[in-house]
Amino acid sequence: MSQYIELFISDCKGKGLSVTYQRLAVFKCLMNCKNHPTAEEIFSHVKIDHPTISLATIYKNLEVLAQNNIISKVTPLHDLARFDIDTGLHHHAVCIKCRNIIDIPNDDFDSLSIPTQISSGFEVKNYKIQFEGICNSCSKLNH
Amino acid sequence: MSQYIELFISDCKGKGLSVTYQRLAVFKCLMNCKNHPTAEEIFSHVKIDHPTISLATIYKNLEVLAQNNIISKVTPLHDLARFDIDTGLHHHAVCIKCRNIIDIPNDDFDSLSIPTQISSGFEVKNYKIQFEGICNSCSKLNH
DNA sequence: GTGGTTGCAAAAAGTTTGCAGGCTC
DNA sequence: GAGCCTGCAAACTTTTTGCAACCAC
Repeated sequence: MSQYIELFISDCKGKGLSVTYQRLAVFKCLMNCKNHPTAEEIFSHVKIDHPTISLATIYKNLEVLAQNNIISKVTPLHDLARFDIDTGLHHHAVCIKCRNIIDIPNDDFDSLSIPTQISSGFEVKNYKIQFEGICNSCSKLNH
Repeated sequence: MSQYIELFISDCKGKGLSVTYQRLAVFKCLMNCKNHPTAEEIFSHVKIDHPTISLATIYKNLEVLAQNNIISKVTPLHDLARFDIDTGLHHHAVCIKCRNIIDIPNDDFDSLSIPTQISSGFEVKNYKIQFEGICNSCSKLNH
């Protein structure tokens, strides 16, 4: 049994999560899938070995594991489509409390020299930095 | 009439898009909303002046305007929740053709010095760079 | 007048919830 | 055995689609 799985099991136990057959299967699938699969993709994979598993179980496990920081969501903050009148290069800061999105102009990050090729042949056309944190209003509310 | 609206109208005409009452209302709303609204939020705003407008029209317009690069989507590439076994600091490169997501380790970008405070008090907890472009396999397929 | 656009309704897609039964520790 | 977890079904949310009537050019 791989060290990752052992770590997963002790992580779960440490956080009071049962190590079920299904939860382990979800984790293993994520461990073997390099492509950051969707819930549906995980479901398809896991069903091969566990034909009776339910999609709802996949969702529940993904949610619980993400909340316990055992896995992460690629798009944690905006599942809802949001639109922007600015089509130029700029970045976004997302408040993890109120979920508002603030524009960040690119000027602040012109020191960032992005290579045109990264990671074995990926040709970069565009990039965006997404900052996460607490906005001004929310940090005032806190105290 | 503001210069932005004039520009919008000539943009539309240049791309063969009709300038309808509804399309203009969607654009104006996006122009006045700083918060990168959702379709539903735009719908609520626009309904005040155009009570008979339909939500489907909002969606159709947002789609058409985004495709013509007149507006942009804040999350253009992954509307579907996707999950990642790696909870540490790293970045993603998304292929705009096959929509696969490749991990980019942070080491490559340690030159990027992110201030802990940006834009009037926003406190940065975390950040991710999202690269968009063409992956190796897709660029091979092209020729 | 032609062709793109609208509004409605229905459908599709993705995700969440409630609950009875089952499993983990 | 207690409490969390599963599977099912139903509900809910967000987005898309088909189509007849309508509007922009």
